[in-house]
Amino acid sequence: MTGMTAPHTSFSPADNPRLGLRERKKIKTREAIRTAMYALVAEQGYDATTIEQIAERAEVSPSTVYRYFPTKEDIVLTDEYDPLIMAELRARPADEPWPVSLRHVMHRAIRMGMKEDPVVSRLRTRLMVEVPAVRSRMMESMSSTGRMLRQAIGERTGLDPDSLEVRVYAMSIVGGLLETSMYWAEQEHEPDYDALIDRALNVIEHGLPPENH
Amino acid sequence: MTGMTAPHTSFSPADNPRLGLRERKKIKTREAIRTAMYALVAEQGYDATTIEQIAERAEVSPSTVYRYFPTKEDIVLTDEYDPLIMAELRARPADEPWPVSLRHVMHRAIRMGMKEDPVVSRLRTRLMVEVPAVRSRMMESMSSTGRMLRQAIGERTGLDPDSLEVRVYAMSIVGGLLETSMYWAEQEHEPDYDALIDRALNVIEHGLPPENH
DNA sequence: CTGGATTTTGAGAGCTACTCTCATTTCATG
DNA sequence: CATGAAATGAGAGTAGCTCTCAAAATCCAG
Repeated sequence: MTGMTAPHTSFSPADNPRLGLRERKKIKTREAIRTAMYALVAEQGYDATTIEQIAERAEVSPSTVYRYFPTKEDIVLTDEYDPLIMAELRARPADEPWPVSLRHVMHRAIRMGMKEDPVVSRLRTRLMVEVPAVRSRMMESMSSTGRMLRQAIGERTGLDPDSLEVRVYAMSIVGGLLETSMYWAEQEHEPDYDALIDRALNVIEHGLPPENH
Repeated sequence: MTGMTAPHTSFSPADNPRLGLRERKKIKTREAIRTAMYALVAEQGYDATTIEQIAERAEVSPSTVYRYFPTKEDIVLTDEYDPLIMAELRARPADEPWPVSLRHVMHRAIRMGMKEDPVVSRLRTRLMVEVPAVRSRMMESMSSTGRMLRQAIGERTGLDPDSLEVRVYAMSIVGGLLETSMYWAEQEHEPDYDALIDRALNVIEHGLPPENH
């Protein structure tokens, strides 16, 4: 009743006063839905959590949930790393060898995602391994990541981004990295993610290591 | 009423007299459902086709459709190339270099799938490009293909099939080949599929070709 | 060939993700 | 504060998918 906003423990774009009230509310709603879903999934598991429950906890109507997220899986997943990766790639020196750039950028992306919210990022990879629908949705988003990547490769190498070669190359990278994150989740997130990424990129660049026997 | 079987234009496992009546009927039902779905999709498109319609045309109940296929997408997709690929891989000479074996086997698999029913195989790849749910399901089946592949790689190279390296390698191959089939479908199936596979495997083996400028 | 065990099928109820429409409320602005 | 625009809520409806139970088809002994 006072018009004062409740205290927050962390900052978010919702607190940016330059945005109109409408925009700030939208961001808050989005966050509320995500938070509600994460909590419910932690309590009951993914499948047992219904949109209705999420709506109730987030204090919105089910309709609103669907307005903000096209599918249930998207509530857990969408966080848009792609534009971030793209920007970082463009920021690398133009004469840097392509694989080196890729390595740098992947490491930065990982670090950002982890620093931001390690709990969420682990929950997400765990759901990827455990819930088929989520994994499926994740793989679906692979194709758009692939498109972005081949765009970047095109800019950098001068090759046609729509050629079969570039497309295959981009998709094999995306596939390899996705497998890496699943591996990480399956190992209970215990290994160093950065190191795994490095090993994965090694394989993609140079093929399998020689067998030792 | 005569006990005579109706004439067939093509042979199928359903005609194998060594199987009991029960088994033969099951195979026929499976085929009937698939055929019904393919026809309806050709007529109306994927989304407009409901399970009820499929059941009606296949002359079974909706319950039965679900008994034979876990999801709608599976009616279009499942055809189990994996065991076939695995068998072919094992049949290659043990001292043949791994990439050579892979190339042979992929070509054989393609040829078999095409010869068997080129219409269906094109419809399938087209749906993969056009219907997100189908593409998604296809990618999901990638992971099991990946598992099979890394098993084979393990047998051949002596590397641990569960190591990150082998897993990443297998998944990058699968990702690259999936992209190839999408490329093929997007080009209206006009290019020679075999040639595309070769170019894709080249990229996976040797990386991108040098830019020509 | 027949009777009983087993498997397959059909009917139907039920759940939930997701879509669409329309009235109501909430914010922006002159 | 009034007017227009945007966000929300309520509710009905579709379709994929699951489960249960009784009826029908198949198998197999005797």
